[in-house]
Amino acid sequence: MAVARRPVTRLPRAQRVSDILAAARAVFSERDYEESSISEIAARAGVVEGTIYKFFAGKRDLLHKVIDDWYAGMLADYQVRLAGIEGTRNRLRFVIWSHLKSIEESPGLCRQVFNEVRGQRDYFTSSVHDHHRHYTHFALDVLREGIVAGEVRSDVSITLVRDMIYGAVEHHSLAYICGQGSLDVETAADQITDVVLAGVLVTEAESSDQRLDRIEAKLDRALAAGS
Amino acid sequence: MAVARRPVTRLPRAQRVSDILAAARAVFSERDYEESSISEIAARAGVVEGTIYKFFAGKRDLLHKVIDDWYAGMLADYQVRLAGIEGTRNRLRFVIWSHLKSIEESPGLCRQVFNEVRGQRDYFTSSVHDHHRHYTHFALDVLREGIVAGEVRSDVSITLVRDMIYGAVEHHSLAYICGQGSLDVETAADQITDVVLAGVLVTEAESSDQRLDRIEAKLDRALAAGS
DNA sequence: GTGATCTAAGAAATCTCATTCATTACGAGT
DNA sequence: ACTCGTAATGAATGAGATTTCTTAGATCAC
Repeated sequence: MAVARRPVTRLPRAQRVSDILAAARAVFSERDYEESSISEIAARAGVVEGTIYKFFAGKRDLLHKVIDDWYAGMLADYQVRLAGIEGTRNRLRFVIWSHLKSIEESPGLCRQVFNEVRGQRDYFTSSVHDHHRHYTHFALDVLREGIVAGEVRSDVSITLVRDMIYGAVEHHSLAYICGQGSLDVETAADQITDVVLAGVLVTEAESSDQRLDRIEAKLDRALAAGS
Repeated sequence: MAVARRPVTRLPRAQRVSDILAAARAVFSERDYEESSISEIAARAGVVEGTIYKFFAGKRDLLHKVIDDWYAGMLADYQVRLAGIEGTRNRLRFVIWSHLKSIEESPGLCRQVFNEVRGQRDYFTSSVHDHHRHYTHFALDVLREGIVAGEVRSDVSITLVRDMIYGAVEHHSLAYICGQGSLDVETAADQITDVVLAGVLVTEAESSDQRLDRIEAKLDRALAAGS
């Protein structure tokens, strides 16, 4: 007896891949990695399990591709927006705010990154890590600019300050990511910016003469720019 | 034909439990959670798989008990040592140093905590979370004492500073935890203490300095508007 | 338009564990 | 020594990822 077979429909490769990615993103967003099953992803994408293995090496690879896809979308306008913001404080706050905002918007995917991608032994050779480096590079740039402008102490390790920024944001968001409690992005951004900036700004110990020198230099630049 | 059956030896419950915990700690320390198999833990503990389920509800529960066990050992002397240290800077540095040190000593278990325990939906109701609260409470105490002593600004959120401290330490240690690169505990402790403390110390702003601040801020605005 | 061919999609087999369960036998209490 | 509770065993179960084999839509040459 013939078994009823689902009608086969062929789609262009790019279409199938993006259907599967969309379904996978949805499932990975709402379930833990272990609880996310290939069969559910396949069902939502309208394909059969085996089909997924045509395009992805396995469950883990599928998650990585979903995250890559997500980062690619975020990075696109991040750089553009940052370029429109001036002043060390404003730029630093934007970096912090952006990270908080992306956590608020996609807590599920963030959870996957924190739990299943980062911390894996192969993380540092993965494409997700490349994207993340790209992403956190903006924070380093802002700090370097601050040093050049004489606002930020040059004796602090900027990579350490970067770790502090992202670490603070992520620790602070942990409960929200776990589905417990809420996340006040604006307040958190203000507070984190405040403490980080206070920690890295040039200190009052600087002599008044030094400060006057620096301020005079700024004034010169302003005059030069104005003419 | 009779199959050779392993000789059954009965041990006191506490002994069996601690044998299994020791074996599980070893396996969980050197492998990822997924790669850690109950059969390997059983083999190392000198029991058969089924026996583990006599004492533990499952693989996840076993990991939680291993972590609980680990925290209990750490917390024991932490409080005692901290009591012997004076001064906000020294006490803060000790809190930071301790966390770095425990990561250096047990990167494998830390990885399990970061990847498999924290970030799980039930984390905030788990016993590991209780232990962690206990553990991070010392940082809050140190900060509160600093406020009382008039050294630390009272307008910063101390829970946020706590997040910043632990976040910075953990972000900074990520590569080491993944088995890539090394971890210089002393240097990292110095740098993190330095930036955090600078961020939270009260500023002894004199009136002339305040004036300079105000003038400089005006200039910044002028520069930003002019360019 | 037709047939050969390629390969996506489907379906089912396989394989790897965690977890469960029926059975065995140690050892404490009598 | 005998009994009984239960620790310990080892095999069965089952869920789910991965692999493999089969089927059939699409494409191209003619």
